[in-house]
Amino acid sequence: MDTRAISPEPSPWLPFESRRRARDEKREAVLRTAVQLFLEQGYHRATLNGVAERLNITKPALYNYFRSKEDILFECWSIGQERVEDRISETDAMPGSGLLKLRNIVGTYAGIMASAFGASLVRFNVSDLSEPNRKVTLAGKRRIDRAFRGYIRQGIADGSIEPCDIKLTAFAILGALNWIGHWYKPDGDLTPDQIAEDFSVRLTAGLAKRPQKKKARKPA
Amino acid sequence: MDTRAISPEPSPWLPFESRRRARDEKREAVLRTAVQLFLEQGYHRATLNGVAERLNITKPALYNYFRSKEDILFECWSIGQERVEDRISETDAMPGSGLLKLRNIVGTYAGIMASAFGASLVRFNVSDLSEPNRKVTLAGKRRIDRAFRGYIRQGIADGSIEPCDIKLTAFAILGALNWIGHWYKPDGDLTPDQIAEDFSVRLTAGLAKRPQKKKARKPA
Amino acid sequence: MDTRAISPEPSPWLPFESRRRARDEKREAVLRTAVQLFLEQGYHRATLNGVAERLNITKPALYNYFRSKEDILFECWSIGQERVEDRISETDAMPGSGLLKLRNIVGTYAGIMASAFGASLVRFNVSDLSEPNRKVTLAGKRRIDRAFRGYIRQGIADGSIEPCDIKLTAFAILGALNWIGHWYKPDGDLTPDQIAEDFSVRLTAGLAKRPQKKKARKPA
Amino acid sequence: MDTRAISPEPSPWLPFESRRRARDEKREAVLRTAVQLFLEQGYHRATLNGVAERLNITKPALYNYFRSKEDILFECWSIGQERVEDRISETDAMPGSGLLKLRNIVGTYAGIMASAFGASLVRFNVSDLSEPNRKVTLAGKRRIDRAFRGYIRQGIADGSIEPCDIKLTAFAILGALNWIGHWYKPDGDLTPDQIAEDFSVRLTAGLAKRPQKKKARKPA
DNA sequence: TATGAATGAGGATTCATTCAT
DNA sequence: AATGAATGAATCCTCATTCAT
Repeated sequence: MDTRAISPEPSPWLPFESRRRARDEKREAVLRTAVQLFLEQGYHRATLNGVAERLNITKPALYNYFRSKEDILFECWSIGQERVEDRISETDAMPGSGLLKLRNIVGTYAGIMASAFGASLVRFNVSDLSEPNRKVTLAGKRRIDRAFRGYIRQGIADGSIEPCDIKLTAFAILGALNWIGHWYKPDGDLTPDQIAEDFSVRLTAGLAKRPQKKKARKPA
Repeated sequence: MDTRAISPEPSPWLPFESRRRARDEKREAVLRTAVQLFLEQGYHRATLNGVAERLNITKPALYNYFRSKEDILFECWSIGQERVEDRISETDAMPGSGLLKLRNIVGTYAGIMASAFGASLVRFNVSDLSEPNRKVTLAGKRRIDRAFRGYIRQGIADGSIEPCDIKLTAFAILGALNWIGHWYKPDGDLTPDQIAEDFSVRLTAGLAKRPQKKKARKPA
Repeated sequence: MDTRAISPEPSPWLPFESRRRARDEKREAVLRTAVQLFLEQGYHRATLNGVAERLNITKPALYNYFRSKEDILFECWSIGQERVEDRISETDAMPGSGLLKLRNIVGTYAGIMASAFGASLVRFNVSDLSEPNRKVTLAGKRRIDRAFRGYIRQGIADGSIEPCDIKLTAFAILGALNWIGHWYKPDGDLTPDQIAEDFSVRLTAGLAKRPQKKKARKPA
Repeated sequence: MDTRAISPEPSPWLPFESRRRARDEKREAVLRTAVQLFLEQGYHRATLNGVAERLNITKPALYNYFRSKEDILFECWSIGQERVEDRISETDAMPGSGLLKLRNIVGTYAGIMASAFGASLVRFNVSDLSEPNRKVTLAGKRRIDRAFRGYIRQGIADGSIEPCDIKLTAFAILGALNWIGHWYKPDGDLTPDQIAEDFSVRLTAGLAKRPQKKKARKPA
């Protein structure tokens, strides 16, 4: 996802203007601006000064909302992660076959990946986080992996998915999805919805169990 | 690709040893060590001191072989890129259907992605490169995209591949492949060859043109 | 004087409580808390936020009572200094020999040194004060020196003290006394009174003129 | 010890001059300059830039010799501490009565206190050190206390010192000595030797056991 | 070719202080 | 009288890079 061309986030600190929005709103604005800049320039090249400038405030003001630059980074990741986990929870709670659930999560995940916070999940470097945060991050990644594998496993069990190597299948699907975070451009000719719709079919089509009648066609 | 557990690169500057290897060999050793460290810690957290230490030399010595840290980064990327382009050239020269060529490139690309220099292609941040190098890099990425799309297009033309959205198909395949650079661990239970073999089938299976019985729609 | 174990100063801003005490009382509370913190952590490590927190108020509220952090520092010192000067005045006004006066001031000074404001006199760094305040401080220190020397001189004159090097004698006594400010712990096994009583004898014993019988040996 | 008037330390980095002295010599020069500045301005007000400037080098150059500002502070303290402990070791090894040993250590300690590194022991703030260093420092202080008390105890045991409160006696003596670190001025009219000689007598005179003629009560 | 030493540039962070509310 | 928010100034520290040897 190349965000360079994006129109700048509106700042709640618009100069010479009402500066009275709620604290949480400002916090969020910081995050939106920061994630943008981190994606554009990379975490290390992006400076807090840069973030502050885009917000029409000064660098130390950021410290009213975050304890450190890393804190901001981690929050960006967290937001993306939370969005994904919410969808996983929803999907878990869904009725239906494993294949159906997989299709569902693929579509929603694709949509998330086309957002800045979603891209955080794959564009930021885990080794830029402190040990405790890194642990949380890795645990989150594992949970996502596990969820995808779970749907596939369920699908195989319930007969909706052709038996296959679960691990590699999950890797292939997640790879295709995560890659969105690298190539998606908000100003491109594909909308997140289009991508979501397409991928939810494309990435699961090969997995569906084919009718056991006479002949079976090539699976994936 | 987590490279932390990898056995350290042997150093041509091993202390108390003959130090008279060819210049190019040393240059390569620097690159091998650097790419390793960059992957482990990220480009910015990795320091030239760290690279030098692993090589039993001192930081300024590196400047005998490279003009700057970025130069090293770019070279790492270049090696990966070259490997891919070599395979693309071979594939281009191959006889056979588009599907066959796609299968071929997928397999070899997967193998490359499971190497440190291959992972460079997707783990390093383009915005850490200077303008000229960035241009080269982006051009390289485009060539890879184009190659993949080309094989798909050829496959559709020659009837080996079911008609589909070329761009999204290529993105999905490349995503699955590039993701290898993030999850592959040299000490894991999958060898690069196994991955290559599996993916060359897995990622292309859904594309093959199905027998013309009546009508089929399933792409991907 | 380690003050870490001291029970926290009661705050006139106790939350959910009457907040209507007199201004001076609050001012004093700030000083008591500040001096405590300054002694615990050192003037520079202690922050106004820290002071405010212990008082259940916010940092800017402190500025209702003091113009600056240095102002607070200077006031702490001033209180200690005033206490000493009061005792000096009393002692000056006392009837009796130089030795007697010296004993008196040593005892009271020891008691003061075992208090937080007394310790301020020797634990804070003069160079943390602005020029005008520094001058006042140094003048104060000189007045104390002069007072001690005066008593010794008077004692020598009135025959209560054996002739000796006045300056070094004063330094030795003041050193022993000031050191109290560094080692005294409110929760230790020595009360300020015990220290005062002991030191008033200990530090002056060697000075007393010995009976002129035949020969006298050098005292201290 | 006010060092403001002191002639500046000669710098091994004299500009436009031979810059080829041994590493250790430079390290020492940094320490000499730093301790000077720390004493003049206080640890926090003194900046590494200030230290570097006096040495005709730049700030980062200091990091060739020390890991951090605190590291420098701790080294300064260590040098002073080592000097004292060396003298304590010598004194321990000395033959003679407890009183004699006490006199000896008082004299040498006084001399050390009149040096910059000696003054470090009492002018720097323990709470400016990191936890590990602070522990070392406090342990050092305790060893000094213990040594002084040991000599007094020995003196009482061997009859050279009149029985007395060992702890308070030691505090009084150490206080007088440590205070030197605050008032001594290299350009004053007292040399370290004079102070040492005077204090070695002055601070121990009152302790000597008086001839058992009839009965004596005099404490210290 | 290699190194020890030094530097310049830059960034995160802290904190006293101010100001509008 | 009190506060939340913001700021400006300052400092430590890191590191790629250079240079004399």
